[in-house]
Amino acid sequence: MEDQARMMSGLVGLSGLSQVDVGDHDAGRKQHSLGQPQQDIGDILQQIMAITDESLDEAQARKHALNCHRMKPALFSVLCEIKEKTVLSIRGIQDEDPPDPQIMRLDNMLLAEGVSGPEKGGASAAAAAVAAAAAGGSPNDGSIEHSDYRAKLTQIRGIYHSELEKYEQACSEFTNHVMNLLREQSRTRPISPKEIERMVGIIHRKFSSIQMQLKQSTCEAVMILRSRFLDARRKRRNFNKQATEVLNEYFYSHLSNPYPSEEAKEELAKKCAITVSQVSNWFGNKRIRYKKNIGKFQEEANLYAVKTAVDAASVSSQASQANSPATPNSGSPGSYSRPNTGHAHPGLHPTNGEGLFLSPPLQPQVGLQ
DNA sequence: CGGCATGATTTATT
DNA sequence: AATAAATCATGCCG
Repeated sequence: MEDQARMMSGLVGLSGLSQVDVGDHDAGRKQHSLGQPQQDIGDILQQIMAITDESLDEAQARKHALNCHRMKPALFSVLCEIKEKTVLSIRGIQDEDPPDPQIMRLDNMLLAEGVSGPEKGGASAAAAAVAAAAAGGSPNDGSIEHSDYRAKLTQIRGIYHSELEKYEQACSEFTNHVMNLLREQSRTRPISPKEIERMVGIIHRKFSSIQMQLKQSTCEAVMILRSRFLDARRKRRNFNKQATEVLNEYFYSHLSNPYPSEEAKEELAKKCAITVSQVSNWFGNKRIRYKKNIGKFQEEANLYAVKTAVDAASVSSQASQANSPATPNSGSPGSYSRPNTGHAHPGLHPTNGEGLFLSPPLQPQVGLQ
């Protein structure tokens, strides 16, 4: 009977109600053990070590006996009463934020990188890469690296998913286990569904921190991969001569306001076979570098001024007015040579007004800065 | 290899 | 959101 009582007190202790002592004849022993807790722990350890299958069976039998004890319903209701009171104090501890912002962030990123989300890796990606390389007469050297990147991304994605699956399996297994335990124990002590729910919540929080680590390291891996394969700075290729010419032509012919509109950018992008943002980059770089050292660009400016002037001359041979091709360098060359000029927004952004770029190529303003 | 050119990115500004 | 300015990382040439 002493064993039963101890077991009972152990069960109760699990629920955090250890203050409810059960076995009366255990009291003396407890007093004693409180004085020497180490010995008590050693005692328990020894008992645990001594557990065998038989003793477990025996324990089951005793548990059953306990559950069938005639005083059990009474004890149970007492426990319920106590619980009613304590549960209120427990309640305040919980109530946390279900949507973890950190995990949301990582999720979004993984989704954006194509690691999570709809399955489109593997064969279709490889096929797409091959198709891109094969089709279209352009031997895009980037596609090889890109397919390499895709392959590695797929690899990461595979690892990520298998880990995630393992994690989910372990989580649900553990949750099930705990729930079974709680259900089992609920025969002996009162456990409200809410309490089980709370327990599951705690487990999930614990597991989600593991999940976050997984997602975190996956994100890191993807970022490293990105930086190695996709960071355009690492595989920068100069634009071809013709593209540079087109861009320079526009720049120097709009020197007074070298801020192409969105449509103009699109047109330039199309002409140069580059993207609109590359056009924006080019103009950003060009403006700042030109401004920084106008002298260095004199030759170039002169060249393109002449070039556009020649173009303008050949074009304006029918519709010309007083625009004399004899003075191509003095005016703002080709200011009207493009249809885009019509929607160039005057005074759009230049911080010092348009004056910054007003100077014709051959007459640099020295006091610009 | 050193050094400048150049496209892209990052940060600050408006 | 677009741009200026600073910075990065590579390309390219002597």
